[in-house]
Amino acid sequence: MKKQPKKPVTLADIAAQAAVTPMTVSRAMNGTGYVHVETRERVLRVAREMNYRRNGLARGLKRQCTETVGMVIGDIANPFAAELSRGVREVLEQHGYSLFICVSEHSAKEDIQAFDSLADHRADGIIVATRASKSSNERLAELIDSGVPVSLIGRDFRHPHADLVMADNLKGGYEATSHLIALGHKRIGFIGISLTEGLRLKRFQGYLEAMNEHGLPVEEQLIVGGRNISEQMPGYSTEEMGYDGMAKLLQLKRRPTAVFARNDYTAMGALNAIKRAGLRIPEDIAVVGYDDIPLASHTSPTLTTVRQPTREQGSTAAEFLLRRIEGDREQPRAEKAFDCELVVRESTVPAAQVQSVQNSNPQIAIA
Amino acid sequence: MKKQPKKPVTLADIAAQAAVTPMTVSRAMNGTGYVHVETRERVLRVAREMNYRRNGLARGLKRQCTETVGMVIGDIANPFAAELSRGVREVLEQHGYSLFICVSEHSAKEDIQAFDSLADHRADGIIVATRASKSSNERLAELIDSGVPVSLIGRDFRHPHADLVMADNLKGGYEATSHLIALGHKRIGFIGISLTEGLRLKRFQGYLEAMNEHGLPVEEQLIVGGRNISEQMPGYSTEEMGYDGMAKLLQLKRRPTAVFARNDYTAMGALNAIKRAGLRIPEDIAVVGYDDIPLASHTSPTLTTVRQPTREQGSTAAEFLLRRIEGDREQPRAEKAFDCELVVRESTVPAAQVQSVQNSNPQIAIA
DNA sequence: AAACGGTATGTTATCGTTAACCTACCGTGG
DNA sequence: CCACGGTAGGTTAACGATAACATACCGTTT
Repeated sequence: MKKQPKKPVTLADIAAQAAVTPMTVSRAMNGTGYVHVETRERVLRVAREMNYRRNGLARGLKRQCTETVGMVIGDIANPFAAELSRGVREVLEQHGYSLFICVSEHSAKEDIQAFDSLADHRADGIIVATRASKSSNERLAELIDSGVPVSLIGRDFRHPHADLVMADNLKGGYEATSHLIALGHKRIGFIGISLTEGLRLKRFQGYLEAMNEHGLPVEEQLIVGGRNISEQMPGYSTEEMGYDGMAKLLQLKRRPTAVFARNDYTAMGALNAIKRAGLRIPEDIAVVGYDDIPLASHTSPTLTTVRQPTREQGSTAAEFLLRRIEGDREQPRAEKAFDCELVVRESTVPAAQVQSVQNSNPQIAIA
Repeated sequence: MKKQPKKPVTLADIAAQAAVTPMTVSRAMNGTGYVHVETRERVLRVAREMNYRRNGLARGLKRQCTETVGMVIGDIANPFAAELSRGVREVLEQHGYSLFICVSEHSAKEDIQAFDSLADHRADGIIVATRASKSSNERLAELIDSGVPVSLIGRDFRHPHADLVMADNLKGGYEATSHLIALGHKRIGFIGISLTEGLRLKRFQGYLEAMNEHGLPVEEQLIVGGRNISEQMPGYSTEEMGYDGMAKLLQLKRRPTAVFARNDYTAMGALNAIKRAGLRIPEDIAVVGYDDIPLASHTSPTLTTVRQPTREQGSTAAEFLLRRIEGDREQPRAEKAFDCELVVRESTVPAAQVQSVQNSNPQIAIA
C-alpha cells in the first residue's frame, strides 16, 4: 500500500475506503448532521490513516466564507504593528478565524497588491494598518463598495461602511508638547515631518496647537524631516530620520532645548545624535518620543514618550470587523478613538525628579 | 442600475453583459488563448465597470495552485525575522507569488495551527522560520510527506524532501567567544540558555568549543538563562532575559569579565544591567551579541555582534521553495549554511582601538 | 395499525473558474 | 477548388466540498 503523494486525498477517497459517501465523510469531519458513532470513528480513522487534509479552496468556494482575516501592515519589524497584530490575533483566535499578514513595506503600490491578494483569496475581512495614500484609499473604497468587510487602524480615511479605530494623536502630540513647555522649554523642535503626509500628521498638529496656545512662536527651521529620499521607511530607517534631523537641529546657531519626535525610533535616533555631539539629555536637550515601544524604557536615558493603547486598538479593530463579517455588511461605520497617555522618563526629567513631576499631574504615568 | 453588493460579480455576470461566454471572459482576463481585440476590450471594460474581482478559491481549485506562499515566524517584532521576510518577498514577488505571514508567538501549538491553516488554504509552499519543537516537527513531517513543498530557515530539523537554509551558528558562536578570548578574557559568561532547547543551541556549542580549545574552564554558574517562566518570548522579553541574566552574573563573588549573549536583544538587556550597576563597558565587562540587528549599531556603547546574512537566507529559502514548487516535489533536499561574520564595535573594544583590532584579523568586519 | 419524529444515510446540484476539446470562419498556397 | 493553419469563439466537464433535499429504517405514540 504505497502512498501516492502526487494527488492529495479527497473526501471521495476516504469515502471509498470507509464504504460510505463523501457526504457522510463531510458530516463526520465537521460534526454536522447525523452520523452513527461507529461510522464516524471509522471515517475519522481512515482520514487520519490517509493523512487527509481538507481543501480550504473547495470548502470556501461552496460555503462562501473562509474563516480567514487578512491584515496589511507597512513594516513587519515595527513593534507598534506587532502589538496591534497581537491584539487582532487574540480576538480572531477566540472566534476561530485565522490571520494572514501582508507586508507592504510602506509602499502604496504594495498596499494595493496586498488588498487585491487578500480580496482575491476571499479573506472574510481585511484589517488595514498602513499609512493612507491617495491610490490605496481609492482601491480600498472599491473593495469596501464591493462588500468586503474592512476595518481601519489609525488610517486617515473614512468610509461609511468601514470601521475605524485610532488613537487621539492630536491630543497626544498636544500633551507631549505641553509637558515640555511646562518644564520651561520655549524652543521646541519637531522631528519627523515627511513630504507626502505634509502637515496632516495629527501628532504634529497637536504640537502646533500646544505651541500656539502657550503663545510660543513656531519656527520653521525647528521643524525637520529626514532625508526624504524615499517613502519606504522601516523602523530602523525612521531612526536614521531622527539622527539626521537632530543633526540638522544641532547645527543651528540657536538650537532647540527640547525636541518632540514623531515616534520612538525617531526619538532614539535623536538621542544618539545628541550623545554623539557630547551634549547631555535632558539637561542640554530634552527628548520626547511617541508610541512607547518596549525599547523606550531601555534606552539610556530612558525615553519620555506617549503611549497609545496598542493592543486594544488591534483587538477593537478585530471586534469591529467580526461584527461586520457576521452581521450586516452595510451597517454604519463604527469608530473609536483611544486616549493616549504621557509616560515621563529620564529623557525629559532627570531620574531623581521624575517622582515630583508625577505628583504635580496625576494624569501622567510613570514607568 | 443599482449595485447589488450582496453577490460578488462572476465571470458569468460579465459574460452576460458582454454577450460572450464565461470562457471568453476568462481568456480575456488571463490573456490566454485567442480573443479578438475588440472583444477583449469590451470584456475588460465591462469587468472594470462591474468592479469584478476574480475568485481565487475557484481559480485555485481548478488550477491546483494558488500562486501563494505562506511563511511562519515566531515573533513578528523580531527584526531578524523581518529581514528574512524581506528576502523571501523579494524573490516571491519576482515570480508572481503572494506572501502570507502567520505568527506563532513562539508556541508549538500555534506553529501547528499556522501550518494547518496554510496547508488548508492550499498555499503552494510554506517557509518555516520558527524554533523547532517535537510536536511541530511531527506535523511538519506529515505535511511534507503529503507533498507540500516546505523550506526551513534555521530550524534544527531535517527531512529528505524539505529544503534547509541556515547560518553556521556554531562557527559564529565560536568566533564571538574566540574574539573575547583574544582580548584576554578568561571568565566569559553565556546568557540565554532556555529550558526546552537546552544545550542544543548551536551558538552556545560554539562558545563551549572555543572555551575548551583555549583551555579555559567552563563554569556552570556563568551560564544563565532568563526567568524561564514561559516559552513565549517576543523580542523585548528576550531583552528581559538579558537583563535578568546579567543581574544574576553581577551578583557572583567572582563575576565574569565578558559575556556572550544569545542574541542582540539579550545583549541589550545585559548592557542595561551593567550600566545600572555603574560598571563600564567594555572596561569592566565586555559584551557580544548575535544577529547584528539594525539597533546594534545604535546602542551605547555600540554592540559587538555576529552578523548572519539574513536577507540572503530568506531569499535562498524562497528560491529553494520555488524550485520545488515548480519542479519535482520529491527532489532531494537542498541545504545551505551561510557564514557568519564578527562585527567588532565598542562593547568589546573601546572606540579608539577598534581600528587596530581590524588590522590584526582581516576576517573581522568593522561597522 | 397508521402516523410520527428521530436517526442515519444517500443523491443531486452548485460554488466560480478553467483545461480540454470542439466548431466555424477566413485567407492562402498548391 | 480544396486542404490547411491561424484565429475566434463555444461546450463540456471537472476541481473538492457541502447545502438542500430525499430516502429509509427504527421505535413510539395514538
